[in-house]
Amino acid sequence: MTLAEENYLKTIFHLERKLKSEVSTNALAERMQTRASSVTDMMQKLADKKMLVYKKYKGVQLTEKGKKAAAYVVRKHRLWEVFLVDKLKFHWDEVHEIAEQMEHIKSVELIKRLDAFLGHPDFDPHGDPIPDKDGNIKKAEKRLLSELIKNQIGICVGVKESSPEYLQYLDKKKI
Amino acid sequence: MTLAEENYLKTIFHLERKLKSEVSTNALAERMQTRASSVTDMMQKLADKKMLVYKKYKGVQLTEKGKKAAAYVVRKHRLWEVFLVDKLKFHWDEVHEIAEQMEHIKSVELIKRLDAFLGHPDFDPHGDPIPDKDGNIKKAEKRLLSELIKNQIGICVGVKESSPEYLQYLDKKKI
DNA sequence: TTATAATTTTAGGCAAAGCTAAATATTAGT
DNA sequence: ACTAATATTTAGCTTTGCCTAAAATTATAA
Repeated sequence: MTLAEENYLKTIFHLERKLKSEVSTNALAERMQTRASSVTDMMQKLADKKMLVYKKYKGVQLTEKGKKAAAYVVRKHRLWEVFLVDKLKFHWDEVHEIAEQMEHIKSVELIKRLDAFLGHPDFDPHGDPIPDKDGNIKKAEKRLLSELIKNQIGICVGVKESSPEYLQYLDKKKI
Repeated sequence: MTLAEENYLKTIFHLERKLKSEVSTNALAERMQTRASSVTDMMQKLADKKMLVYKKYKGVQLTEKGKKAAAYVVRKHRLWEVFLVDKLKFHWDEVHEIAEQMEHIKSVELIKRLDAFLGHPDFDPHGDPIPDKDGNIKKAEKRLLSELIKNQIGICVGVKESSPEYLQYLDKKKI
């Protein structure tokens, strides 16, 4: 798996869950900051590798194999984010870009040990779940802050959107 | 700086110190497991970038700029090795390959924090010195074990050669 | 329903980094 | 000093992943 392939899989994985449907060429192109024609090329390549099902003009869908590979990339990304925040004391709005690079390091043993070193965390610093080695994601009981009624008590476990700007805004609000 | 460029610079850096002279195309090709013609291509590219001085048929020499860039790659590599051994409890013969990938992660802040997290180490797990941010290398007072005379006392701080096989042999000997 | 708009694919190219084969320099042996 | 051997470079090709422009398909709207 090349770096580019991993990035495509990861992005398709996220879009599938968000859209709850096949992922269109344009949607992918926009997310990946690239051209639709480049996306088409890569879709054909990933389809050859049985990572996804590609139907001309109809978008793509990950196969089980593709889903597993994608979830593993997400797992690595989120574990590194935990490392950066918990151990290196980075701020939660600074870690995405670095984890984006670290997620591509190839070593199964490394991730096993990192996971243990971090105490087998279930969620990353933004509250997003960390898939297990098999790609299963446990989702937490979460409710939007806006849905709580006055005086209701809760614990803030994460954010729905995690752009650096928004995270910094939350910090200023001391949330 | 691309990944390939960083790898060339690092290898030239090591060879220059070992050979104490310019580095020849073939020497580089052998070390990098590639063809002489590929090396020539890259030398011309790195010469354009003022990373080294390239004279046709005469080998190359790093410029100050190139030396600094190379030393920084070595610094990153060795810091990650310390991390892998000290924190993740890897064995010293398992870390090279992984550090080989981690050394290319781009974030100055990451390395600053990693260095602090590790307690500003001066040497990697094999006893090789870690260059500082400016590329300076402090070398330790070291003597070969074979040079010691009977009953002379010393502390083992590193190895001259660090292939996995040799390291495993040392382990078996409990050194 | 048909024309127009939007989306997607194809065709043809480009840069990076490698390769092989052929050409050119350098070094060494007699 | 001159030929043979070795080292290095050049030329031209390949693959990956991207691009633009043009062609093809699907969607929309009058």
